Amino acid sequence: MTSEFAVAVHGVVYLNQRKVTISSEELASNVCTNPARVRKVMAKLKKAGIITTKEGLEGGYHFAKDSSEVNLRSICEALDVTFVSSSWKSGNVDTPCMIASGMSGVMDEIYGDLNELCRRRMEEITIKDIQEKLIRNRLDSKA
Amino acid sequence: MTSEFAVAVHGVVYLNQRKVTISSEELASNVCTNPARVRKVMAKLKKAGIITTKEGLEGGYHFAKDSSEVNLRSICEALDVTFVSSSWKSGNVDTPCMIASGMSGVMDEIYGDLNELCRRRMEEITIKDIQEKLIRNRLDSKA
DNA sequence: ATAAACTGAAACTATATCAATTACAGATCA
DNA sequence: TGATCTGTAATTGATATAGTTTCAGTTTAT
Repeated sequence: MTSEFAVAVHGVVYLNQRKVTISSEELASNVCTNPARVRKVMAKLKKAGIITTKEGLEGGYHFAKDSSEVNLRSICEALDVTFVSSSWKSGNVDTPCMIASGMSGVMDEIYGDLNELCRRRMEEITIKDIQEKLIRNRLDSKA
Repeated sequence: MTSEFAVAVHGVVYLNQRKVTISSEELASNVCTNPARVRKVMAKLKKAGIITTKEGLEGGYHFAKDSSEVNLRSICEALDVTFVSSSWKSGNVDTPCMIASGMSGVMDEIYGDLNELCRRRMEEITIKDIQEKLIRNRLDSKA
């Protein structure tokens, strides 16, 4: 899958910690990617109302919501994330053979079902959960 | 994700319908890929005991189990399928920043969790279910 | 006013992943 | 004993994804 989801979650967690307006350059530096990609991803989060943006001097990105009320499903829907998919299709729809002509459709149904399953799981994880997990992991690594 | 899973499921469904020994060439023709790839995938299913193979003249692949007792989880485990993953990692583990150094680990945990979720779902689908779904889809498309 | 610092968006390039191809050793059986 | 398979590996080619560059539009400080 594409890693836009990771960029978005990382970005929001960072914004939530800093609480001020952050430029795409600073975000890109923390995420370890380039500003253009950060802007592309964050623009989608803005359209979904998850963050706010400000153009011009001193502009950037800002997260003003309660971190316990924003879950990862809202983020993956804002980005239209596909967790499970396969561009390659087995068989050939234009043959009389039921299996050769139908298998790709059946597999697509399965992938679609798995995607919805993943999205429902993402609904159970909030930005706050991530933040707490980061803290826990850091403590564990010190032990 | 890789499409080996689709090749494997398609192959087993086809073997289950034909009931006789089928060569990699015939399987490849139905799946619409090349014999070498079919052999690579089917060899793993053989190691897992899902199908049997026969080398030499008149050799090939054979599925002798009850289709209602082989589920897709056993196939994805035989192939070590990873449904959800991302090779790209955000941040950098070698920085003091808790977020930049910890986010990739947290995302990997999430992906791992989603993978296990998908595998459990695959446990609920058998080869027989796929066969029945193919029949149902064909009827629907005629209506 | 206007110059500086930012986002938004698109085009283009580089790279990594995955499937196709080719080749050949080893097994099996007529 | 030679024809026909599988098993496996190396190489090539196609495609998907991240990086780079560029520029128009917005906002604000001075």
